[in-house]
Amino acid sequence: MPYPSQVQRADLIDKARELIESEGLDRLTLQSLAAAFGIAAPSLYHHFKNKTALLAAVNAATASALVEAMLAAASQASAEDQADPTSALIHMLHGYRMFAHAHPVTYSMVFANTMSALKPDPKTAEALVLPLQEIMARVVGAAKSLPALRGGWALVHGFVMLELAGQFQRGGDLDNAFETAVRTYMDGLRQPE
Amino acid sequence: MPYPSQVQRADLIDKARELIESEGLDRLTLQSLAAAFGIAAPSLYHHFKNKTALLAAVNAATASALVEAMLAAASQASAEDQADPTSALIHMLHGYRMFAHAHPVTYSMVFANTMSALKPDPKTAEALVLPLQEIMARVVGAAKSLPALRGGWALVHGFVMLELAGQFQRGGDLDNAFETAVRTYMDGLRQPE
DNA sequence: CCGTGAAGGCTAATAGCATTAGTCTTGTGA
DNA sequence: TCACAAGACTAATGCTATTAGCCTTCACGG
Repeated sequence: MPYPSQVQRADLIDKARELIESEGLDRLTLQSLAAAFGIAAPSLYHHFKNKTALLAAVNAATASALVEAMLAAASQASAEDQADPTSALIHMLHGYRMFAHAHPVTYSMVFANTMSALKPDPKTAEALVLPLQEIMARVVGAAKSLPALRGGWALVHGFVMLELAGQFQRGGDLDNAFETAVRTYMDGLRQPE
Repeated sequence: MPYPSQVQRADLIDKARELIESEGLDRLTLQSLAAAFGIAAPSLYHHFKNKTALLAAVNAATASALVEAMLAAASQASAEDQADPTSALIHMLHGYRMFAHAHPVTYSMVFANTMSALKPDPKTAEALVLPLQEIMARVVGAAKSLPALRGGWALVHGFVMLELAGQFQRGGDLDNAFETAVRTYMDGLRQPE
């Protein structure tokens, strides 16, 4: 039946994301992915250099989807909130957290790599932070925006990771705790000191 | 030569931690661990139910070491700083971050697991947070200490993870950024609102 | 003393996985 | 029309975790 391609690279990535999310990363084998398209595992090597490259592509796709989710969340805020940078930022951060909740496994994958080759390339990484930094600049001014952004991003990412890792075991309203933590940090930013 | 044990469970865990940190998690095979003790891979099954159980033990050991590192950092502060809860807390958080820098791979392992069986048991998890919560209670009062702690922990954990994942690529003084972020959050806590 | 059994080692075997090599088929463009 | 590149397949390799079954040593009750 070949050569007419039975499979598109983008579809492979999408299906891989789906399988990772539903079955777990360790259950994604080249076998299982190929089987989902009715082809044999080695055929995947025509589309990806190796499994690592596939996973890197998955991470890049996840990062893009995360950006979209953030922007969508921001644009759904009331006009009033969009005008106020602090409110706009908080809307984006809520969107960020909701994305992580909706895609916990693939979200973790993007950031969980100590060193390895799975990191999204710098361009994707920058696209991820840019919307946040723009708004942060409107909150604290461009000069302080980089460190302020890093702290805020760290807070949100850390909160989400600890949630996903099941470290917040003592219950309580996590939605509220998140809101409070973010606002606390923003309050600190507003301090002169 | 058997039965006198050639190997102690605790030594296996220590060596595994060492190998994971120096070679990477994916390079730790039961082969390689067993070889380091001059025994065969299947013999490890007398000491651990399976590889997952070994890794869970590694995670528990890492969590304990992290607590020790935090407490050591706190006790090395000046008497003055120990008396001031905010300063004491900041010392502990610096100790936390230094530990993560010194043991990046194993540190990530403890928290990077979305769901899997690698989580340290609840007792270990609680021991990890207890010292932080005690001090946090002295900063903001017992009532608010849980959410305040969660935010602070999230900030520190997130910062460290983003550092380790190489997401803070635009350089700058990260030590300083960390200090600033933590202080900003603490400032926010001090606000009445 | 002896013998028995558990602890802890070993080798051999299995099944799953990523990856490579080599073959075959089908459109496309010269 | 016909070569050739793309893309599929099967077969084979090597590394893994894990299981099964065997063998040796010592602690301990009789």
